[in-house]
Amino acid sequence: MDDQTRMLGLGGLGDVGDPDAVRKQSLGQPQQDIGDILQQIMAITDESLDEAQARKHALNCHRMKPALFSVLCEIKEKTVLSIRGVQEEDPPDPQIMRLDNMLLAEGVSGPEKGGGSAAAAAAAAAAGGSPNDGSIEHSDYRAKLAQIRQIYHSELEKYEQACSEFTNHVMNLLREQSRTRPISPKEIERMVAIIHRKFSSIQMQLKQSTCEAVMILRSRFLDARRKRRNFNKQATEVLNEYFYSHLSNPYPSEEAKEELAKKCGITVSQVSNWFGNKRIRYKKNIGKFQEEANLYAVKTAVDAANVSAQASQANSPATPNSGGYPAPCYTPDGRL
DNA sequence: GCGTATGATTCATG
DNA sequence: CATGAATCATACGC
Repeated sequence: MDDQTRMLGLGGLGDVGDPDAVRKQSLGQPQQDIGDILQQIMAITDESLDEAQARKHALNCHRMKPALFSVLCEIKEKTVLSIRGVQEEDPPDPQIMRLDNMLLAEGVSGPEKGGGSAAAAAAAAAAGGSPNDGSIEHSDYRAKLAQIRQIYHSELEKYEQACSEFTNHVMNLLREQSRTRPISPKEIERMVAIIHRKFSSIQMQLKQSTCEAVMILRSRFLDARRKRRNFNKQATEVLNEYFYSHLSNPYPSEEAKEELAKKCGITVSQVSNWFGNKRIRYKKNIGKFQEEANLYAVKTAVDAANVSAQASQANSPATPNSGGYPAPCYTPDGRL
């Protein structure tokens, strides 16, 4: 029953009472006529289903119907839509803009390869670490990112498709219904906007979770920096040689660090790390490093001896030892 | 598995 | 900003 009234757009017509408008629309029809029609419409709810159907049909065929419809549309526009109009403004959501920017920056939503590799390269640069396993992590990261990217795009497409499908469906429905109840094109437009808003909020969730996934991936990738990989033997040898031969002042200059880095195939900051760790650990437990110290002292001495022998010069290498760091005690077989 | 070694990170300091 | 100190987290050798 209630359906009938709603079908005729009478749901919220308690305040229809604008006789002037109706009169103007009726183009000189007697007001009595309008009153009759309204009376009939209102009475439909009290009739049986069959009676109501018949009445509806009769009213639909009434010559006044188009005029009445347009009036009802107008009234609806003024009341319902104006109420809704208050909450109409939707400024470009800062949240979604942030998400969009981030997805773009991470290379998830941008152009195919460029963004992705750029982000990965940036991450790799941030990692600033060993170039050997860097490529492995790099490709791993890229693969994961591509996966996220693919899911994101397929989901997005799905949403978009669903949105347009649903919009079409609703629009068709409303258009169809507009034959039986007063629906203005503006209202349809508004409904479409509402649907789009709803879908974009779903999209935002997708974007948000994608962002989260990227962040997790990224943090895991950056954490990989901590995945310690020992320097190769030759590198530690070079570093130790320098350290023990400069035990009095084991603070390599920037140039020295660069050279050491180049020799060892590591970065300058890794050299700094190494020396930082070495100094503190050496100082903390000199005894433990005694053996090592002697070993390298011998080694450098031998090297120096070789060099001087090659140069056929007898000046013994100066063992630089006079600084804050305690000297190793040389064992007899060290022969020094 | 466990203890130690070791590279990296963090935080305070000057 | 370089360094020291503490700490984290993994690698490595047993």
